[in-house]
Amino acid sequence: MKYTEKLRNSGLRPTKQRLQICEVLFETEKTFHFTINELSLKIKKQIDNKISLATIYNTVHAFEKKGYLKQIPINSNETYFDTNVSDHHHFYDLKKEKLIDLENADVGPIDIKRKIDGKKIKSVEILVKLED
Amino acid sequence: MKYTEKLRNSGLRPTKQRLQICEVLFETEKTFHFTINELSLKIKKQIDNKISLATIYNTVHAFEKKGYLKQIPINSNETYFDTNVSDHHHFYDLKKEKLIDLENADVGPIDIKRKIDGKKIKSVEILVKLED
DNA sequence: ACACTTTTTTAGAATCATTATAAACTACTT
DNA sequence: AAGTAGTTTATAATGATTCTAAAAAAGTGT
Ligand SMILES: [Mn+2]
Ligand SMILES: [Mn+2]
Ligand SMILES: [Zn+2]
Ligand SMILES: [Zn+2]
Repeated sequence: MKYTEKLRNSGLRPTKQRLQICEVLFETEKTFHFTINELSLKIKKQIDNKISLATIYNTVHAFEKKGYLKQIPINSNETYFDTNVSDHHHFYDLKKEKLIDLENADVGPIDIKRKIDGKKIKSVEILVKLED
Repeated sequence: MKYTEKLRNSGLRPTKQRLQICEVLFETEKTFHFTINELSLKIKKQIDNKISLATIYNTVHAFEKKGYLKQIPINSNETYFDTNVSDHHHFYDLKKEKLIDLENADVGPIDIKRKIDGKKIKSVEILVKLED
């Protein structure tokens, strides 16, 4: 299995559940955005055995900590995650409540002129809200 | 009272509670960021009578809808609001869990090149996460 | 294979920010 | 003053997320 090594290298045991979640998350043509609830439904559809919700939460958070997933800063009553972990920005369709990736070429260079003493910039994320 | 008219013009009755919340929110030198919980504590300190938590939630949401407050897109277990309703961006100090305003001069012009058919840009917000 | 340790999974309970309910109260209109 | 529509409030409900602790699985050494 191609994810076994990836998990081992991260200090995560390649369990059946984690490998299955890897398939659902990463064995896709395109990257995608999801909430835990949506991922849970996707898992139910794609695999036979049951994976507990607690394990899905645990795994998503473990993957996020390891950098295999990104949390998207947005106000919703559910937390959004992204399988696209490259630096990129988002449209947020307020009507559909859907995120859309902005490619790097879609956004001009961002110039943050201010500095805060003793602090480093970890990330710079743009959220563009869309209405009709 | 200076807020009575403002409320009336928005179709909101100028109740005692709303006027008091206006004072706590807007009768300040500087704008500020807050969670409902923080606002609730601030209200307790600044006024004598009690305002129920439900009213604080109702009022904050009413004011947001009217454009007197802005919700800041950030992932926290509590929702952040901003009394600064001008277009501006934020630093987020991950350690302190505090927001810092970026003035417009602090950020170069932002160029969103991509368009989505039938959708208009409602807002463009940058969140710069800071680590040590 | 076996014994032993550590990590992981799991069902269910707990947490807690937020929203809903519905009765009492207040502001506004006539 | 009476009527009504809007507001406040205590309290309950909701629901995403986290916690718990016991069972299962994975890794390690022999
Ligand atoms: Mn959802
Ligand atoms: Mn808060
Ligand atoms: Zn994305
Ligand atoms: Zn601000």
